Amino acid sequence: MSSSKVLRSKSVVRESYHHGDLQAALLEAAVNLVRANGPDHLSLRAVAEQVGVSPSAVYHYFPDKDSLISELGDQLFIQMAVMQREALGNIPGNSARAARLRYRELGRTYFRWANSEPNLFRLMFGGFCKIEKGGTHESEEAFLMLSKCLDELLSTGVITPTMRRYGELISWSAVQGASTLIIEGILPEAAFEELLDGLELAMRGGAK
Amino acid sequence: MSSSKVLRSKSVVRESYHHGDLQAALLEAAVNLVRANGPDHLSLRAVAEQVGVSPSAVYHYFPDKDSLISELGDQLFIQMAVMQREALGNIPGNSARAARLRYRELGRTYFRWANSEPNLFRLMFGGFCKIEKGGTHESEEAFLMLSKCLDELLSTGVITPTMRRYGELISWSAVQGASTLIIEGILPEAAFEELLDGLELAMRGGAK
DNA sequence: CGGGTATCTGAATAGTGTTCAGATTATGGG
DNA sequence: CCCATAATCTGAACACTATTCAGATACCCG
Repeated sequence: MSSSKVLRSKSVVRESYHHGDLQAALLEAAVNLVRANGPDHLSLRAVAEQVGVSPSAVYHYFPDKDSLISELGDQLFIQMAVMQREALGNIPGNSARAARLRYRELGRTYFRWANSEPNLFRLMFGGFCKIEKGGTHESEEAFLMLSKCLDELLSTGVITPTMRRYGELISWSAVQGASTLIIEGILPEAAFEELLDGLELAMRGGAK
Repeated sequence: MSSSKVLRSKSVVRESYHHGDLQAALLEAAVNLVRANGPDHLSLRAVAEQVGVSPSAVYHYFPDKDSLISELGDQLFIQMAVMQREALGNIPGNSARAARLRYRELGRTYFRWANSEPNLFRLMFGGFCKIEKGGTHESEEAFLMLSKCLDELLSTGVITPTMRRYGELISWSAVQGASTLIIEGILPEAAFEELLDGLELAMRGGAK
């Protein structure tokens, strides 16, 4: 559908065009408004106005408002994967200790994202972006990073082979769920580090 | 604030009143519309119309649309706790086996609710109902049922004392997260039973 | 340079949340 | 029993929303 999908900081290409790269500009305006007002309460007209364009111009790039939001969600998944990759890059080494640090940091990055931008997190997981059930999703990359991290935990003897089987499922679900429960105010913020402790113990499979 | 908070099937009291118990009627109409169209896309006017009342009548019971949605969310949490209690009632006994069945059924009921009514689930956990962070929440009752179930698992020797400490946090987070990831189409539906398997293994703390 | 086309605008339609003055109805006190 | 009072609901209005479409605009290529 669209050629350039990654959010750019400003509109760079073709300064004196009709508007420049409008698709990106619209998405950037939209992400700011969602960040401030929540995924519901997003107004197409406000998006258009902030870009300095007529409301109807939006319909040249998105069939309707929901599609804009959905596309925005896809970009947020990509952005999240980038953050995960950066977080992993800060923790080098092949030791068991390094693998454990990476595991925790993956979860922490996930939660930090949710907690610092709850409205964007809600956009991603609140049914706003329609995800086709068969195809491959943008979240695939984050999933693969987690898988690799779990492989390291297994090969360094931190986790048991049995628990390795359930590693992605339990880790991702728990981190996702805790993030939701915390940003919605049901669990306190301190619960997340506690969850990571428990999760590590559980995955090690030796807690008496 | 409101005296009668529980959803009743139809308007029962005072048939020939102004309208009968309108607050309840509005909430019931709203829950049906949210179920069908999602928490975003809920129209106040549609709610009023389905009840057969003027749009402005709503403002005698709720200060604005968001408050109606928030109140609806509270009721859904209560309704969910009722389902959990019913599920537990179907599994009597003090054996370790019974406790394990109850544990699984608590999770299953949670997920079944999410999966059968994704839009209501999104309403509950999508930032629509404002939850005051200090006070006690409607989810407290479900939390206590889980705690009691974990106590039973501990006393019957199914789980370790160490993992008991993290029981509520890990279980609730994992079930919540898996429910979200599945209904949003990121994980397949079959993943939930697998999660329960892994969760039980992890909580037992003996998986090599 | 001029025709064609992608891009954007203006106006219009139908629907939204919200407010408020007033009409309607039930209820409690004489 | 009836009337004043208060609770309840309506109608119309306002500002705002998504969406459509005929037309104006500005770019690009031959």
